[in-house]
Amino acid sequence: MGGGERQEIAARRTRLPAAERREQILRIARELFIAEGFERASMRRIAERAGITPTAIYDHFADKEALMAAIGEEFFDGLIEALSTVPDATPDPLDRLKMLLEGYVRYGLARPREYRLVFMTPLEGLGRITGHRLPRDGTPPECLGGTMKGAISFAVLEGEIGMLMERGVLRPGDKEAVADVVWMMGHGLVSLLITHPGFEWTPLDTVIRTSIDTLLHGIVADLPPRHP
Amino acid sequence: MGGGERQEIAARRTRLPAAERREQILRIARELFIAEGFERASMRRIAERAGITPTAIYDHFADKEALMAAIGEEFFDGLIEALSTVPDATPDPLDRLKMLLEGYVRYGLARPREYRLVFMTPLEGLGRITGHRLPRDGTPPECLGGTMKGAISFAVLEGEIGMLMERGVLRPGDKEAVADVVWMMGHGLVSLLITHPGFEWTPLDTVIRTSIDTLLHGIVADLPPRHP
DNA sequence: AGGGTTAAGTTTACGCTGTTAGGTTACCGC
DNA sequence: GCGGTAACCTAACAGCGTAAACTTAACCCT
Repeated sequence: MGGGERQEIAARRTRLPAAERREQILRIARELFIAEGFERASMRRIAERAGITPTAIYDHFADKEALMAAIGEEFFDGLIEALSTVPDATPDPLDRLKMLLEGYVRYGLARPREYRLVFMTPLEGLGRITGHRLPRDGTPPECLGGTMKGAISFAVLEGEIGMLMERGVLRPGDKEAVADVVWMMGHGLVSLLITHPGFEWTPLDTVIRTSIDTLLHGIVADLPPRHP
Repeated sequence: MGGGERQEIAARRTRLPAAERREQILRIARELFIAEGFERASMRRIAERAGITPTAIYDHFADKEALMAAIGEEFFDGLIEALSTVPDATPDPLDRLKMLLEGYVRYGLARPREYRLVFMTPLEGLGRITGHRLPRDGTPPECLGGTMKGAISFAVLEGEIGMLMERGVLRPGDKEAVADVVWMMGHGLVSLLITHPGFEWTPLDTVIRTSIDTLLHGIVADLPPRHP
């Protein structure tokens, strides 16, 4: 990360092979989107930092939203990797679900601006870029979270819940609905903390612990002992 | 302007008293923000629909974000009113909490675009407009949900939970943390459904019921019988 | 009635924005 | 040396939020 020159200046214009330039643009775009948000960051400033003209970006990315899509891919690659470090089996079978959930929450809270980009920033032409279906007319435009790799991350959670339910660790019920609810709890936690930093929240660790405890209490068959 | 052809149209424009014009602008702005989102809607198109010039808006609102703040106020007025229709006491003391939560969720899902504007749209100069404190440097900009009337809505929830906990209906614990968690669950539900309309969610009523059931199971002292 | 004040709205302009069309330059294989 | 092409450019369009200065219409006060 601490590469040679800190920031490229327009003065020195070097030609780069496409792959390198693409990666450079992507890196700068992520920095700028994170610092200023999708709408406020501009193609012109991205180009300026890369030492090229704004229009040169379009040789590497279809448009601004395509840049976002690529950034989202990286975000989910990281999330999938983070979740994959959770051990396949734990002494207490519930622990794995707990660790997955906490892993998701900590991953999101560690990159609040990226989380916001991926899960809260509406993109108009998303379907065109990712080949994903567009919402029916009238529904709001989708976010990157609904993309392929987002679904992969969700599938990890869903699989774990299905397994726990079959084993009788979780109360029997609609396992898809439970998986939805678990994600919603995690997302509610992360997104509210991100979008309302000025709110007087309970200290972070307390609210995370309370969330996960409440959730598990809500879905397990036998109630585990509770921390006071 | 003697022989102006275009000026005739301008001359025909009706003058309105400030209060009326303000309300008209606000109405049009809400329609446009809802239809296209905050960033994509433009002051110029708002003005066009109102039959005035773009800069005339600035006689009534400080800037574009001030328009959003006013729209947010209305949103919360509606939410507070919706929650106030929930009866003060119910046969089962848990029912009131259930109704408050479901009320919140249904209110949000009934106005997805407004919910998105209020709880997910970052505003740069929010502190300047509302007099609210600004986040410390480095934290993301706040949304309208952190505003005074948002806090009032939250206080209703917090009060109910505090009371239920004192009465022993809820498991004893950190009542603020529990209130946070309850809001987070509700917000996660509404916001994910809004931002990911293309996702294959469990049917709406099922996921709402599962959410509320899970949450209540997680926080009550005595487990109520469960619907199969 | 005439002058002053003010509210309501206009014109003009500045410096931005994403994106397209078409031109230019540097390099690689022959 | 010479095409071909990959990488990049210039010019331009239509639109953006907003500040400054100006006009017009309505009212109040003498």
